[in-house]
Amino acid sequence: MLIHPEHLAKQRGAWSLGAEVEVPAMRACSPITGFTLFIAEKPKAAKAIATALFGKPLECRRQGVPYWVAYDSGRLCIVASAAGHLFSLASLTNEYPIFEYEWVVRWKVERGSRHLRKFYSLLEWLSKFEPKNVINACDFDVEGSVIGYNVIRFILKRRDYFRMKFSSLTEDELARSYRNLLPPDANMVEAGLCRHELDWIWGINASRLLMDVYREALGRRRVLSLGRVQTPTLVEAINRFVADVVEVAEPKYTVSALLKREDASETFSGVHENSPFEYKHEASVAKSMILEAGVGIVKRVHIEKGERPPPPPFNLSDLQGEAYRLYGFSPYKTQKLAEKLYLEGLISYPRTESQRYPPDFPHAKVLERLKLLDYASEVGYVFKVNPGLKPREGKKMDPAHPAIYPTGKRPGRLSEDEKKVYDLVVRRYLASFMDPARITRLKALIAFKGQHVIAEGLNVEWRGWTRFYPLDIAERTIPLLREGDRVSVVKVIVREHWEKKKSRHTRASLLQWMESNSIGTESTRAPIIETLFSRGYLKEEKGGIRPTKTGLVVCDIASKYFSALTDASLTREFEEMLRRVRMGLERREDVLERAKNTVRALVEEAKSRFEDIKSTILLYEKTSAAKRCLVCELPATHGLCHIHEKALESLVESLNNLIRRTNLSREGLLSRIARNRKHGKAVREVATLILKGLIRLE
DNA sequence: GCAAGGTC
Repeated sequence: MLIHPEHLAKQRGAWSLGAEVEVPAMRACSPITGFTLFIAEKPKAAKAIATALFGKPLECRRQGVPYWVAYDSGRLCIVASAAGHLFSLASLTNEYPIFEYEWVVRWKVERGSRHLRKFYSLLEWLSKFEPKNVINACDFDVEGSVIGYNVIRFILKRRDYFRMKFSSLTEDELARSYRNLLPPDANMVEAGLCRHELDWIWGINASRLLMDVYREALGRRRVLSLGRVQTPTLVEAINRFVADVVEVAEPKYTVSALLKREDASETFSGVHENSPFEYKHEASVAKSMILEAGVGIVKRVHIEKGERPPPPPFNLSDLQGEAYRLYGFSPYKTQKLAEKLYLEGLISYPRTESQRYPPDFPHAKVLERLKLLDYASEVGYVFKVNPGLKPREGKKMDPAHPAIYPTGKRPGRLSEDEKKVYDLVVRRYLASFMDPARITRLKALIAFKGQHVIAEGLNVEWRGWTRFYPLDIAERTIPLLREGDRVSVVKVIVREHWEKKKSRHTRASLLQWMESNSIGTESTRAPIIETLFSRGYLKEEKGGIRPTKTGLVVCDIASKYFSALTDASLTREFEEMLRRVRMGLERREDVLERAKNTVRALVEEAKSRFEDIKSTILLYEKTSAAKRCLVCELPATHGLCHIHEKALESLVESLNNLIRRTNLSREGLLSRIARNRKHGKAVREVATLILKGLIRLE
């Protein structure tokens, strides 16, 4: 149902202090009875809304917080904003299981949220003037609905309001949304409230239980936590760690030949077509056959042209990935830097998933501004190769915000790190308009009697966008070969390399994992990864992320008592329940009742086995020397902890096969494994133990 | 103090 309230003009009215209402200039920023109040999610959105609807609204400030005032057909309209959630859930007592909570004012209870106070008091002040109409103009999603709803019920103390529905902050979209105001989005609000409560019920109860049992076990307090997003992420980091350290790498043998055309002196290299070989002796046979032939004939030459298209513009996780690749910045650090640049007005809203822009986006304006900064040649190139200014776009969309772009505002003094992120955003934006890089692959098949060697070259014919964006395409030059050319062998070598499939996570890859499993949001993924570090569950070292003893035992307890938290399925369950609430197919109370019963039962079960859990913790955190793994600090059952046990298993499993493939003796192979960093760390350690005679292979 | 979700 669409509503056309009579007070809301069908046409956009321009800002005026016009004849209809007399307002002394000095009081222009004060509300008057009967005004309409818009609640936006954040100041930037408030400004966009006010400008789109009213042309040139008056910008006012109270304690530094901006709001916008305008007249629409003689009616006073004020657009103010929250700054995200101004309220959060809190409990009254410290016990558990606990299912009593209430919404509280965040700045009063949460440290680090003092800045919300002035937003709160602006809204409180505006409410005193008793707005006639209130419009929830927060982002149109479940969180936005809750943000606006809480302001309206707790600060404005009313129930009736209109809802603006828009999917981007463009003028058209906003104007349309204003003309078609909706009634209160009750189901969206219910779904949003439900999401908050579900996360709270699961997270708070599981965390309190964990802290309680830890305190009982170790006699001291320690902050610990479990949650729908953080715990599956912890489990993933641990699984990848274990898979990495217990993996035995496999040997591969590449036969490569240094060659030259008989009529030329420059050399080039090729590899045997069956490379990599799995068995060393096969590789050796191939090597000697090539040497024996001495001269080969070029049988086939294949030239292939290809393109590397420019990348789509950044969403937050792509930016986090690239800043990690290029500068080693953690996703959290990149996010903080990007937020700073956003607040300085240099780049657009960074917490977006989108890799696209709305069709009417004013790219020309942005590019003209960038031209005046340090990007004149890049912008010139864009206009030359893409005069229509159509960027390459990705598939991902975000209902609330477009892909990240530079605003074109001239940066003031930036730190080195800020500069790096800013420049990366600008280059990525520009690259998305540029032409593809063009490459040519030349592939020649050279027959040395029955043995085929393949020589491959890659030429970059046209660098296109890679001229301006930091990406190197590795070139390989080989001479131009023709069919029938005679090629002689200079040298043939067999190169042994060990390959492993698994690797540990980095912060960046963990974030990618969260994204591809749809857990957490653009805004929360990086901070939640940091939580796992600050709780002392994870550590980052050279080879990647590793769990601590605490991380391992927390994971162990969670999987026994809160198994729903250890896989990513709870998120999907939540989503389905919230979808049903949003559609009005199910009531929030019923969903919550079920969740409470589930969590209550889990907590009671864990409480009844309190002593077991305590001893698990003690086993990990205070492992007696007698029970310690022969290699590490972890508790062991038969001399080895579960990780080194696994490493031993995978070593035993592959040993005979490796002996056949390498032609080494068992001792020879074990000592190679013990020294070769290509193998999982635990595998190397176990190999060392075997060599020292501390473990016997039956 | 504990979740996950918004944002200055």
